[in-house]
Amino acid sequence: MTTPESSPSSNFIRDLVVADHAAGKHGGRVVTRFPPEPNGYLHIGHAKSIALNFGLANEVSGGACHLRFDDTNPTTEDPEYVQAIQEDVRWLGFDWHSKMFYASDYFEQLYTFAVTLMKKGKAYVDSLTPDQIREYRGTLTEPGRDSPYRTRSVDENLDLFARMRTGECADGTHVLRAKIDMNSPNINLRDPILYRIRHASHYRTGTAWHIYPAYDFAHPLSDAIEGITHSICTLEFEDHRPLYDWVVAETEALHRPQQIEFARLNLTSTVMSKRKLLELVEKKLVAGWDDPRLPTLRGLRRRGVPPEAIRAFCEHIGVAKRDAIVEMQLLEHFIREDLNKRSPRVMAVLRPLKVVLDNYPEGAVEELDAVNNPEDASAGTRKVPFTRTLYIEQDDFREDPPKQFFRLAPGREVRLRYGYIIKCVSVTKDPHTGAITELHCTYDPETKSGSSQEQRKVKATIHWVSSAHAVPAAIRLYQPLLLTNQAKLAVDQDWTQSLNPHSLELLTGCLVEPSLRAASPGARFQFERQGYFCLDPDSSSGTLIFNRTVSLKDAWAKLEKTQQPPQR
RNA sequence: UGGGGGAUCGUCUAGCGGUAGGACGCCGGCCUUUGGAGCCGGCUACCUAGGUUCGAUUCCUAGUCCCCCAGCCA
Repeated sequence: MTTPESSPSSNFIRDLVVADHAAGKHGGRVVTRFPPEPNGYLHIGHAKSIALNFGLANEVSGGACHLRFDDTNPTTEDPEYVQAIQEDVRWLGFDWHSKMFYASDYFEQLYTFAVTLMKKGKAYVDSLTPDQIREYRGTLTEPGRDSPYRTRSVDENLDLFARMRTGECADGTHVLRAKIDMNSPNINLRDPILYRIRHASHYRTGTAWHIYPAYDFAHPLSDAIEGITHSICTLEFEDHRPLYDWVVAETEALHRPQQIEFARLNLTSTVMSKRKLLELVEKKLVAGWDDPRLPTLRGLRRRGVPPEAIRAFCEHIGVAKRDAIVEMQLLEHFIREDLNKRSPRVMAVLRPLKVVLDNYPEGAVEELDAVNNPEDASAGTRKVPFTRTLYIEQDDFREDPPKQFFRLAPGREVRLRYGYIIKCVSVTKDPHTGAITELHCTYDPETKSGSSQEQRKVKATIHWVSSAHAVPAAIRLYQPLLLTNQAKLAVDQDWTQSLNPHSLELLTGCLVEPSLRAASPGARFQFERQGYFCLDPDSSSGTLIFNRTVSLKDAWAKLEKTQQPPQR
């Protein structure tokens, strides 16, 4: 059963796949694939592709989506990434079942296909230098020229190619090229390189090979070997499609997959390219691949973003061919929406201000009932200790309150969440700096939460922790990684100059309610009135460290920004 | 000035000749023991110019603008 919310939204690829399936094309099979190269970590842009490919396979009966490592370049790939990619795909919530493959497993078959091409006179060994090849290729507006080696005999090609394989030729001395058309207006068709010599150890095949297939050769054939029906990739491969089709046709591969292109995901105020992400990690501009500021799946996970939120986001942004930059706020919306429904609420004070309740009995401890999740009655309640000395948020007190400020101020009343209404009677300041050091308040015993006594209303309810019971914590607040958008980065000489110097703010001396002492790393909470936070694995039994996943929407902050100049 | 693609609210996205819809965002209001959530209302878009048609975002023509391609990366 599908509801309007859960039914996938229409997009041109889904429509096409569904139509093919209904028409019985490819024998009614739908086989997609997610083909990462194991040379980097997955990010939310990959999530869009993963959700599309696995989603499609899950939607049609008998569909399948393969996870295939496109590992044809020994110099950049590493098993570390193979492991990480699998973990991330699983974490996102997708399953390739037993369909995990490596392009490197096809090296032998690919070699045979190359031989087929040579025998048909459709490929030749070129011995031009890399510089010459570039020169012979022509430019966007000028046609290329045939290489003098283009007319080598089949036997010579076969012999040379075999010798390339055995390792007797140095890197760069020869390549295998498709024989297509050096005059083609599509540069990809000007005798594209199919194989290059690389005397490098491959993480899976070791030194068995000295030649490695290029993407344009390996990819279509890997798809064909696996019986992929719909080979979905991004827009920049659009003008490789004629070559994709040529390779599949000329090698006479059994299956003819269809390549379909869509626009990759871009997000405001972050970077998505592998190169830039790698640069951030290598230059230690961030703490690692799982730095919560990064749009990597590991970064998002560590930040506390649930995979469900990422999937909902991917479904919502749709799939189209126009270039797009999605606002980060949209991602944040789906994170809040998900977390609102299921995060337990707790109280935590980020910037503590001491409050003494002058008329509250010294030494007394009340266990107040607090609701765990107003969105989910089954989440139950918990006890929170209440005492004479508390801490509240510095932001929740203003000595000289601006208009619309409903919180505590001298002479004003406010409710303590799950507790009593209190009134500020005096302010203690540091005699030298003038900084507010503590507040003295009185509480109204008639106003205890849930009591049947007088139910007075006050304008605001604020969170608090008991001084004697609070647990110290450190909290990391995150801001956008970038001050500018990706679109503008290309022209910047050094894009790292656009990094936000305040993307990470570490708060120490925070105080959280005692129930949090039992939390395990990865656990997500809503700190009431502040945002969603996730216990970081860096936490030890002595120190709790939380990452702010996303703040709550803050109507007051918005109001204050537009109405009043900041007071502090 | 070669080839391949793309242009719909501020941002994503639907539409397939018949009142341009949704989401985010934004602006009001209601509600609220989270200034959260929720609820109600509002805002803003078919790149331009012609043509075909009773009727064009949709079809045609001519422009304009944006993206991608000259790795032995993928």
